Amino acid sequence: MARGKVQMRRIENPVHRQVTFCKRRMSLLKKAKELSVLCDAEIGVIVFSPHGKLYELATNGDMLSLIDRYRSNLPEAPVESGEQNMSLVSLHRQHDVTQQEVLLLRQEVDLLQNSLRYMYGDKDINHMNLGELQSLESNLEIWVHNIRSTKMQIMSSEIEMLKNKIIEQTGILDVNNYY
Amino acid sequence: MARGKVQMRRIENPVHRQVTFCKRRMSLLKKAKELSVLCDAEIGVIVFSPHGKLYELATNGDMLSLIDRYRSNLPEAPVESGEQNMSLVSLHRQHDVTQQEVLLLRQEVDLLQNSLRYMYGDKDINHMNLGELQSLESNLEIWVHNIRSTKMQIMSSEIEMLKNKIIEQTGILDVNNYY
DNA sequence: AGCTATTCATAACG
DNA sequence: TCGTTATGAATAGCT
Repeated sequence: MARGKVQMRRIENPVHRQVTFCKRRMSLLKKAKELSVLCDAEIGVIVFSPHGKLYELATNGDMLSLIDRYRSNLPEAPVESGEQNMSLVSLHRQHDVTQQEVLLLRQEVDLLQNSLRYMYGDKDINHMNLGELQSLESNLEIWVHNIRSTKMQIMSSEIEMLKNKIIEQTGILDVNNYY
Repeated sequence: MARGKVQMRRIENPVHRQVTFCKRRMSLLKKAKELSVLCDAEIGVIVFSPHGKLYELATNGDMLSLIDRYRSNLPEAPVESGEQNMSLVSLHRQHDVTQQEVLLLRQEVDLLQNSLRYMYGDKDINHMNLGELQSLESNLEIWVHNIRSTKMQIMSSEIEMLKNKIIEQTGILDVNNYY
């Protein structure tokens, strides 16, 4: 293409072929990444070199789930507003274990994951700029903080309950010196 | 790229995004085809549009066999411990249809549902137990970690860009001693 | 869908 | 492998 158009056929010179493979492979993966970011598409690229070495790119970092989606060619799980429509699956609990059921469960997991992500701006991390990432990080840290508080509450009340149990069973009032 | 560089972020205007998606998608598939011909490589590309429409290219015309080859080239299938090892962020899924898998998926669905409820402000501690909260906390921390990595990447490339700009404008090659 | 002005990719070479 | 450069390709913004 540069310094003379290239014929669209296998490059015979092995050195040239290797160099071109390296350069074009990088560009292909870059282009794929760009397309996914710019247009909000989900993309997977698999490249096997002539010698069998594997190179790959998956938008969400998970080629296997992309392959799953490809195999079943499922439409994108729509992100429901947070209504109580979060249970496609619970009605199927008594059924046998089938491929169908696994598919349904995976759909449900996807739906829920998307819902969670949606709450923080409907974007994949890779689509976000520095400010958005900073904001998301802050929100998540607040969330983690709240979770830790809740854990503390649970543990505190559990300790309280245990103390009361000991008091009931032993009559010892000063539980703290019981040990 | 033409008539002004484009920012590497989601194109907000839906019309522009659709047009760009169409153009770049064609180019990507073309480039993939070229790479496979020129360098004798085996290539598969899967593209899902934001609306879930599938576009694909497989060098040998058979994406499924390429996928098989991909699977067999993977390192050992990651074996999840039977614990609540459920990532909100990027999880590897087991692919065998087993009772075990269904159980894991159901656990994950439960966890995600509870997480959603938690996020919507339902802080009733009774509906999430300690283990679930612990798992949620771990997942959030992984998420935060990923966000920090992405931030670092962005900042690194920004620094690189700025250095290049200085080189352009000053001709000083050793930017690190520029200050 | 077509048309340019630009930016990008890259084949050949060092 | 790595950098440079002359040229061909891709493409963003318009119409």
